[in-house]
Formats: sequence, C-alpha cells, structure tokens
Amino acid sequence: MEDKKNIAKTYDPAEFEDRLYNTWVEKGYFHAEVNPDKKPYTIVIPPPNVTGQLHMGHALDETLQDILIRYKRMQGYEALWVPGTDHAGIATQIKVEENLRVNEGLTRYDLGREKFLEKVWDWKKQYGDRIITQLKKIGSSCDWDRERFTMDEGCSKAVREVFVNLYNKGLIYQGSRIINWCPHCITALSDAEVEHTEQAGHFWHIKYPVKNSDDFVVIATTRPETLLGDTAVAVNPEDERYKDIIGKTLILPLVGREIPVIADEYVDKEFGTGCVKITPAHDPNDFEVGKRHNLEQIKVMNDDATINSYGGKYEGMDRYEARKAIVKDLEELGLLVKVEDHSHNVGQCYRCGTTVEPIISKQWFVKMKPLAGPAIEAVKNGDTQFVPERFSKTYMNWMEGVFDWCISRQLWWGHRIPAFYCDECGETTVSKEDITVCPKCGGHVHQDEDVLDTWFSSALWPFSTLGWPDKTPELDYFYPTSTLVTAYDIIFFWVARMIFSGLEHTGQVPFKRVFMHGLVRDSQGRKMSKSLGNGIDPLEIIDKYGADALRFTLATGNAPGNDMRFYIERVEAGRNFANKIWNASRFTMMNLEIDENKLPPVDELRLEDKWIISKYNKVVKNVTDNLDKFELGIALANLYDFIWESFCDWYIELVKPRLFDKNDPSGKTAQYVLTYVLSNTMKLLHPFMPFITEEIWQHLPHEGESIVISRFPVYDEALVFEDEEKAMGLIMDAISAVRNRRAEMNVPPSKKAKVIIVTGENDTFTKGAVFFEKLASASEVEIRSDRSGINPNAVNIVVPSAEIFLPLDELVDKEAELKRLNGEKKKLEGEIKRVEGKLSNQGFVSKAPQKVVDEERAKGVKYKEMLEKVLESIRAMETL
RNA sequence: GGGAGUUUAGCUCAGCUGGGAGAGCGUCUGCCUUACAAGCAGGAUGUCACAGGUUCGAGCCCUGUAACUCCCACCA
Repeated sequence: MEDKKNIAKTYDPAEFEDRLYNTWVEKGYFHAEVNPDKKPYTIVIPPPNVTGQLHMGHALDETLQDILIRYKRMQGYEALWVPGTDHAGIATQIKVEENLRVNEGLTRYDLGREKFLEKVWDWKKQYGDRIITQLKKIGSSCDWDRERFTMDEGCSKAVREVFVNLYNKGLIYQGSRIINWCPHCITALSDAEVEHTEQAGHFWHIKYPVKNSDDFVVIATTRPETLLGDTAVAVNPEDERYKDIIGKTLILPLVGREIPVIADEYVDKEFGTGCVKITPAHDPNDFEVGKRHNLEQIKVMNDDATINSYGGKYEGMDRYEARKAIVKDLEELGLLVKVEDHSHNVGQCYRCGTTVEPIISKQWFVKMKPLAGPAIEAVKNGDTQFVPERFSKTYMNWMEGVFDWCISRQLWWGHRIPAFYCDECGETTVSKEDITVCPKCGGHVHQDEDVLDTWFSSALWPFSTLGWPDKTPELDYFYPTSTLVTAYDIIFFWVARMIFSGLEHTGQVPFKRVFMHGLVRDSQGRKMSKSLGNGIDPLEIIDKYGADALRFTLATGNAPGNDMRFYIERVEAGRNFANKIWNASRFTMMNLEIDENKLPPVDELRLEDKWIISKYNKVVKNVTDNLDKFELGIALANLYDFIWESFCDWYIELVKPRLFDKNDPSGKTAQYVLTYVLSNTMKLLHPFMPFITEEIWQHLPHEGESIVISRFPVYDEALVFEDEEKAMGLIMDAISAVRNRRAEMNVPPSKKAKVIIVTGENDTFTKGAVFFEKLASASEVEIRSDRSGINPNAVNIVVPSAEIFLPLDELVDKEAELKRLNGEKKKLEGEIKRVEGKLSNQGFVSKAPQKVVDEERAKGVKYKEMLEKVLESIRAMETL
C-alpha cells in the first residue's frame, strides 16, 4: 500500500506477511520480561513435536494462544508464552524415537546410548530451526527462546529435584508389578499409553486333569500360551459346581507342573466355565490373586515376547507361534474341548500399535493417591477452571480412579533415572548429583539404565521452564500461569499431571484456566493422521491463502471444545473476508485527504456517522466480553458481520455521495469517521488476523509505531447513539423493501424511479432521502405526510413507520399487485392474531417480564398500522 | 461396564443465563452500480432426532427412547 493511488486491487498476503513478522521480531514486540509496572499474563501451550512438520492441530493451538496473547498485550499486560522449546524431548521423544526406528532401523540395542543420543541431537538441530520458521508463518507472537532449556540443563535439574523429593517422601517407589510391556519398543508403558481396541479372538476351552484321578476341570482362556506360566486354577468359593474340587491338585498340561485349585471372589461364576487359570506373572488380575494366595510368579516370556526357558519345548518361539503350537499339542492330547469365537479388548502400544503384553517387571512408580487428593480439590474449589466446564468431569473421573503411575521407560531418549545401585551391597541410592561410590559401603555404583516417561518432565513444564527449583524472578512473576491452551485428548497425559505436579512441588496450581479445544478433523470427520495420508499441511494453506485466512478458519465456526472439520471452502471464506477488508481500506484511502485520526465533534456528525460509531462501539463491547469468556468464535463472527455488513455494505455506500461531492464540507467528516472506525476495527481484529490489520493500520493515519503494541479499544458509553441507530434502522428497512419490490418486478437498477415516502417520521426520512437515490435507484425522493393525490396504480410498499410509492405505473400488473397486497394483508392479520392471542393470555401478561409484554404490545400497534395502510391500498386499487 | 459428547437448512456448523430459528458454503434470480465478480442486490429451503413433562411461553430446562462419536475400565 505504498502508493495510495496504486494499491493492489486484490489482497495478496505474500506481499507483506513475512516483512511484517520480521519487523515485529526486530522491534522486540514479542519479548516479555519481569515488569513490576504491568500485570503478567502467561499462557502455556504444548510445544510442537520437533519432527520438522507443523500439523494442523498445532496450528490451532498456536493460533488460539496467539489470539489471547495479542489481545492481552494490547490491554497492557506483560504477555508471555511460556518459554523453552525442547520440552526436554518430551512429547517429541516419541516421534524422534519412532522416526529413527522406522527410517534408520535403529533400536535401543543397535547403538550405544551415546551414539543414540548423538543421532537424536543431530536430528533435533536439523529440525528445530525449521519448526520455528514454520511457527512464524502462523503469525505466532511467542518469544520463543529455544536455547533456554535443554534436556541436559535446566529441565534436568528440575526433574532430578522432583524425583529425589518424591522419593524421599515415599511417593516414588520401585516395585515388581504387572505393567504394560511393548515387545516392539521393548519398554514399559503407562496405562495412558495403551490404546484398547476390540478384536476378534478365540476362547479356548482346555481340560486340566486332576492329579491321581480321571477327573478334570475345564478352563477357558483367550491366551493359551500363558498356560506355561500358570500356577493355579481358581473358582468362585460360592460356586456349587466346583465346591468339591477346591484344594485339590491339578496337573498342568504340556508342562506337568502340579498346581492347586484355589477359591477366590474374583472369579465370575457366570463367565466362561467358571474356572480360571491363574498366571500371576502375565495378567494383572492373576497377579493380585497370586498375591492373596502366595502363588509363585513364573515369567515365561523374554522382553521381545518370545518364550523363555520356562517354556520348555516352546522356548524361542514368538508368543503367537507358541500359541499355535500349544493349541495344536493340546488338541492332539485330547485336552482341547472346544474353541469359541470371542471378541475382546486388546491393548496396543499407542506408538507402534503392537499388542501390549502384560508382564511382571521391576519398574519405578509414582504413588498417585496422595497426589490426586489436592489435584481433585484444586479443580473442585475452582483454583483451576476448565473451559468448557464439562472437561472437569473427564479430569475428575480419571483422577479419582487413578492407579500408580509407571514412570520408567527402557528407552535411551529421555531423562535418565537418578537412581544408583551398589555393585557390592546392592543398596539403591537416589541422588540429585551423580555419584560413583556407594554412600553405605563405598562400593562401586552404576546408574539405572532406564529413563523417565516423557510426561514426567512434561508435568513440570509450567514451572521448570521458569527456572524452578531456583527462586527466579521469572517464576515469581509469571507463575502460576494464567491459561493453558490445549486439546482435550491430552487431559490425562499432560493436563492432569501438570496440575498435581504443580501443587506438589510449588504449592500452587500451575494455571488458573484450562482452555480446551477440539481436534481438527478432515472434511469427512476423520482424525488427520500420517498413516491415513489425509493430513493437510498448514504451510501449504498459508502459502496459498495467507496466515490470516488460516487463522480465521481455525478461530471461527465452532464452539470451544468441539471438534472441527477442516474444509478448504472455509479457508476461502477467510481469504475472501481479508480481501473485503483490503478493498474497504483501499476505498477509504483513495478518498482520504486528512492525515490525523480523530473523532469529529459530535455536533458535526450526521445520522449515519452516529449510527456506525454506535454500532462500532457495541462491537467493542461484544468482542471484549467474548474474548474474556474464551468465546473466540463468537467475537470473530461479530467482527465479521460488523465489517462486512454494517461497515462495507451500508456505511461506505451511505457515505459515498458526501465523499464524492467536492462541495459538501461534511465529506471531510465522513473521512474522519471512516478512518476512526476502520483503524479501530483493525485493532479489534488484530488478535485474530494480525498481518492484514497491521498493514492497513500502518497506512491509515495513526499514532504509535505498531498495532501490535497499540491499546485495545475500550467501550465508551458516550458513543452510544440509540436514537440514531433506530432512525437508521427505519431507513435501511425502507431501502431494503424498495430493493425487494424492484427485484420482484425485475426492474433493473438502471431504470430509476421516483420514490414517494408517506410517513409520520418526516425528520428521519428527510435525513435519509439522499440514500434512496444511490441505494434504492431513486430518481428523486418526495416526502409527505399523507397519500392524497398519489396515483392508486403506483407500486405500494408498506414498512414500519412509512408507506412508499413507486410510480412505475406501466410495469404494474393490477391483478398481480392485488394478489400481493392480499397476501400482505393475510400475513399481517396472522401476526396480529398471534400477538393478540399472547396479550389476551392472562398468564402471559401477569407472569412474563414487563419488557417482553411491552415489546409485544408495540408489535401489535405496528402491525395494525401497517395493516391499515395495506387495506387502504387495496381499496384504492379496487376502485380503479 | 462407567463417563462425556453429538442429533438444527442440501453440506459444515453457530444459537450465550428459556421470550418470534442463524452464518458460511451450495442453490435460484437480477446486476461488470467508478473499493471489492475473492463482488453487489434479492429470493428459496427447517415438525430444531423421537416421546412425555415443567412453564404464560421450550431448539434451550427435566425424564425417557433411538442413532452416531469419543474417552475411560484388569472379566479370564
């Protein structure tokens, strides 16, 4: 927009988006620091996976947080996007690890730890910069200091601090339990990392012979290969069928081990055969049963789910091969009674999809009950609020039923567990500092090979990134943070864990609000994913339509917390909106002779000026209120309507005659009003569409160096003009009605006609007369207070407060006109009947609010007036 | 098995604490009106899933039903 005379006719974001972003960064507008003169506003969002590819979900995160940040900054807050980048490999680790494995065929066992990490660091370096560049394209205003925290420095310190503190309080323990084991990734998984899917399987019914007898019991199982690890068969103590057999000894088929029949409440009499084989080392329920009955735990599988030496002849086989072989052998022995089809839930690794094997294993756990209590309380009493509120139920549900959290992972990418084992005395030492000798016996120690669950360090994100455990000024100022912006699918992994960690380690909630959004789906409602190949690259969208258009799409058209389908048509709508703004601005600038932005004195303002200013002012209120409620979509829709309808379709058109008439001094007033309303509207829109608003604002008369650091408009009671709004409403209705009639009669705009307005609102319509010429194709406008002498054959239009005649005699078909008038009559009569019905209802009149009743009465009066006019026209026409 | 969500125009979705059903896209008609055809003006299209209930009044609140979605859960 360098030259006002030569502004591009079409909006082209490529022209200015990069340039503006670079300027903002250079000027340091995004920088946030401890500033006692201002109030902090801090936002936490999930960092993008450092996989080099920005996906639509993150574009959504980023857009929403950026809208809030920009808004708050314009309100004078010191607004911070929680710094740090690396997330300590946190969410990213998964992708990194997966990628290396898939692309380069690496596993934990192929490379040593050092080599492995080297690879990862290379990889991260390569993609780290790229992701930042990509974020800029969204228009992100975060001051992203990616060097600030890395896995080996700040974050590690916090992680160790937390681990040791929890350990010392007895909230972290090491124990053997059944955990979810991924035989492909060769690591333990937390409950949250397991996805359950319904799968068709079989139910094998197998005979277990009773020792020294011809008797047998039949058990039913879905996993016959675990038979190798059975150490008992259980029945329900109440089950009459099996009363006699309790305490007897069975011979485990194929293995020959003697196992007892035990009684346990856990067994459901109705399910299967009522006899359950108990495999304490390979099933969580069986594990518990085993503990109650002191059963031996026999682990029959290796880490990669092949059968180990306890499996006898099946040793070395994969679990599914072993299953086949075992079933076959049982069949040959006549011990297989039957096979039923059975569908059941199978747990799968959410990373690689491999069926998870429950395995007994020694792992580190966090004791959850003591941590969950305060975390539940914090949400109950509102210290942390979910937006929308319903997500607090999801949170509560999980928190109240939470099990201990398995935090050790047998990966090499992550924070290594700070536990050291003595090679001499076996003592376990947990330490913030690395140690080399055992504090107890002085023997040599080695550190635990395992690393922590990524979410263990993610849980510390809101405060570890601010310098905790040190008492930094940043921590003091920015913590607790204001708002977390994230998708609902991450409540358990991340949100819940940040809340209890924050409370435990800092004594405060990590954030006051959790603003949850939904998932971005493709146009068919499917989750976008790499494997489906239905992902849409935000960068391609930006290249084609601009960042503002994409942001518009992501911020509008859906309610908070609901999923959104991504349609390219919606991006086009956003782009069209930008183009509309562009051209409205172009029009304004082409007609601008002023070089300051100020509101003219009220007494110089015309009717339409007051109308648009009043409308604008109400938009300020609406946008502010809705942004404060996190109703970003409503705020933006309101701006959209105001800009497109009120400002472009009406105000600009209304003001054209004044602007174009060089002899009309009020043209200047219009220029001021155009400038004032447009530039302030750009401020309102800036959080949503930062680039186009800055570009336009810069080229309008303005104060200050950038819209980014300008003040957000404030609602001003003095700028509400109710009377003018009403008056303009009447005029606009009348104009619309004339257009409507003309369209119905197929009168082209080029055919002008005289407009005669009969009204009691003489003053209003006199002011509005000029508008009819331009907007209602009027050749001239006559305003009068009675209809005497008007050709009864003229086209007649009845609107509230006025009756309008168009002397288009030659175009009028008397029959059709009468028909239309009678239709009009019928409609009005219907309305009157409805209103009177309501008003004659005692219940309504006495119980409804006075305001509603009054409104109904006013409507009744209005409709009756209009009916009178219509009747009069009908009479006039009939007497022709 | 538990919990949550959805059901509104042809499509995708809004509809805030109950007071005459909305948007975008699509569609139809007419317009290149000197900011914009990525546009302007006008039109059509809804038993607000179903059945009860509360209320003067229900898309909205209550109860139940149906269909679809998602999350959680250790029934072998």
